[in-house]
Amino acid sequence: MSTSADTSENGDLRRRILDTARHLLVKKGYQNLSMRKIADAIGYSATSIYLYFDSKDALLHALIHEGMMQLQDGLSETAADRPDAPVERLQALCRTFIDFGLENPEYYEIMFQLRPERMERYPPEKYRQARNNLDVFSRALEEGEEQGVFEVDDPRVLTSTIWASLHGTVSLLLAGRVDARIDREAFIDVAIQRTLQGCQRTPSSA
Amino acid sequence: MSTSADTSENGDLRRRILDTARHLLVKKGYQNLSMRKIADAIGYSATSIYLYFDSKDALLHALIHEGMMQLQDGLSETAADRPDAPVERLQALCRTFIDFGLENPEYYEIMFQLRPERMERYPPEKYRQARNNLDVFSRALEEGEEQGVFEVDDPRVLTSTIWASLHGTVSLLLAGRVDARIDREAFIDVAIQRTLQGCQRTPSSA
Amino acid sequence: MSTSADTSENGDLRRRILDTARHLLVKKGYQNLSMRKIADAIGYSATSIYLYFDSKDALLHALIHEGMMQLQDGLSETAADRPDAPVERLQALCRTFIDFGLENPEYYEIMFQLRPERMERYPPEKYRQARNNLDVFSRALEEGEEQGVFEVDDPRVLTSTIWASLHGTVSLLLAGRVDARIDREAFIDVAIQRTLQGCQRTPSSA
Amino acid sequence: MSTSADTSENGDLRRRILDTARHLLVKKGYQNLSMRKIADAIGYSATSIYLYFDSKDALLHALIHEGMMQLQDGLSETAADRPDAPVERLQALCRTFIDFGLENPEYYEIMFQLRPERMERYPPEKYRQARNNLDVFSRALEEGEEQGVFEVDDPRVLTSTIWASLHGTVSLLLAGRVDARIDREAFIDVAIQRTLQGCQRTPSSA
DNA sequence: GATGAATGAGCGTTCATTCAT
DNA sequence: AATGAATGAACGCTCATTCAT
Repeated sequence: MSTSADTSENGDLRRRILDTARHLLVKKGYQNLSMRKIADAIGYSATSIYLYFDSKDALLHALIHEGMMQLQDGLSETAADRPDAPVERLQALCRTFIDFGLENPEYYEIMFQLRPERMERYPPEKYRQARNNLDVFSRALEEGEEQGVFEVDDPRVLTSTIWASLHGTVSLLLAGRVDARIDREAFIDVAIQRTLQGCQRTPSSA
Repeated sequence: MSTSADTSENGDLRRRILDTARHLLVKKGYQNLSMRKIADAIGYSATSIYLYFDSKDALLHALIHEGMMQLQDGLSETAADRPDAPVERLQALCRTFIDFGLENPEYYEIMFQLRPERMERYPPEKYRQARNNLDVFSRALEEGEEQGVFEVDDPRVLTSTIWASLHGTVSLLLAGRVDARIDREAFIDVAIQRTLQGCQRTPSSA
Repeated sequence: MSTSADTSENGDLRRRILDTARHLLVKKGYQNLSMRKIADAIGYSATSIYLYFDSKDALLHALIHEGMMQLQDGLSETAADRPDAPVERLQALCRTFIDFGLENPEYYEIMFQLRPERMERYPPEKYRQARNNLDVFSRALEEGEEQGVFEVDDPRVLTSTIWASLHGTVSLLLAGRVDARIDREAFIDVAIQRTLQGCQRTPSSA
Repeated sequence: MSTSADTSENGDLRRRILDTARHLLVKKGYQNLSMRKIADAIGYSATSIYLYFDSKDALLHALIHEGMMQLQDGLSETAADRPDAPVERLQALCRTFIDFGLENPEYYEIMFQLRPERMERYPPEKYRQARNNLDVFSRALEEGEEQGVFEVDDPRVLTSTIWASLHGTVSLLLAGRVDARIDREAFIDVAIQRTLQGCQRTPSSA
């Protein structure tokens, strides 16, 4: 009796839970994200969520995982499109990262803004995997150094400071803390430009 | 009945509430800051807090205000100590900002990491005042430009991107997201150095 | 404006909570004793209970303590009334113990029938105090031995077995497990008589 | 499709449910016995249990019944081994009863410690059957009386008081209420000895 | 014969807040 | 100026049970 349209209905609720959790998270904040509220929003009982997730933590972990995957996909694609131009590639990666944050504030918050004490025990192995998101930046830097355009002292440290700048940019924008008189695009452009500038081989070091 | 010793008693409890709230906030975290706990810690009833603050939100706003003031004091002092050296001053300001964040993590959170739509009604006028913290950075940049050491296109934008870098640095460190193998001090030093580097007049632009 | 009748109103609710908890406990059992049910029964909110007791455990502990005190009082009085007649005294103590159990099934259950795993952390010091209830039995036995009417090998063990018999008698009666055709009073009498018989100096040991 | 090996499959799952429930009961306690946990442990869905038992109560009743049978078997065997020695037999029966309780504590609880008004609807007919466990004690007493070693006034009452002593002994031990300084075995031995002593024909009554 | 999906009721507990005094 | 008493709402989570398939 079932039509082909029914096929995906099995995991459907799981999807809706994840999506709703994401939306509530960004709209109301971590503190106001409760199992009941998620359930109410999708018109199910709170109990039903436990059919798909062992606990609230497990649900959030799944959310983080999804976000990490999505970001990784975006960065990989960005990198793959510019195989031989590390500078351009690095710039594009910065843009992709910032865009991801601005377009997916829900994901961004649980991925990067929750303090570990708040949400416990996200498996360290997954955090490590998450950190792999940075590797694509590191590779661009190293290739750029080989080509003589970047000056990379300690790639790990440098990559992390780049990440910090991008993260700060996204965070301030998401928090609505940037002076309203500043043009958003200009702000992002300058931020990226300054980020790259900090990596480039300085004339004196040539 | 009141003697001169009583003079300060009027606002005394208010002071103690704020101090205790701050301590609890920093020591136990935002999640564990409750009216009851504050009251218990000072040996008053929870009800008493409402004599001095309309609500928990109001108390938090006062706390944010205090934090802003404290940060402003720190930054002002840092600036005052280096009246004629804008580069050195900017560097010191960055250091002061980062140190403030690292030493007052929960303070930092309510000041910079709470999203306005969640922490409602923090008076916009206070937000504006908060942004004044940035002015001291702007002044250093402008003086540096006058001295020919900085290249400042749009001071407002530039200041904001500096702030973004510092904020990203503090945030990642507080969130424990920086690779454990990276030396914390080295990370901060590189972050600051790169932040400054992005402001300096490049030879080509001379 | 308040009359003298109001004086005791302060601890009144606490009393009502304890009483209600006791009644619900015996009527519905430990598993069905919830803070909400207690609150509902007295027409207060569940939260109010926490004004008088730190936790469910604390409430139960208070109940146990009360029961222990009450039993101790009864036993002490029973003993004091028969200073020079250890046999008669022991018999009366048995009767008092059984009567206490039958008349206060609520107390009896939490005092003697809850397994420690179920209700955690009743302070060992209090359990020890509870065990003092047995001392009054031991003293009767020892005095009886001095008078040559009891034969007491190890007073501690003997006291405990007496206790076991009494406890078994009370438990079966409370659980309604004794054959309905058996006369309740006769049963108790035989139980006590047999309990005493087991302590008496046997002719062969004379 | 079914082979001869399938023959026992009909009641097979019912058996496994009962066995698993028993194991969980003994290992994890009555409080932790849930339909879900039983189902998980046997790898079936919780729903499946309802194919074999109307409710959790019904399952418990079946469990009680099994326990009764098991105890009855033990007692019968104990009795059968000592056909001509009522005293020794009675002693062995006491031992068997106590051992059963200590070795199957949670079994013991549902069999003897649940109050009927809480565990509703356990068929009275089964309770009666349960009481048959006592008959084997009664028979020993009666045979002992015929042989002149026991003095039995009312066998029903006497048997019940014996039972009370045994039940008290088991209950206190299971509840962990016996003074830790008392040797467990010694305690049991004395308890049994005193139990027997209360039945023996006293010289004065000869 | 067996299940997956779903739920309402309930648990102990914490919270910010109100109100009469 | 300060409090004790009280509460409704909410939290994450577990439970026995139902029902359509």
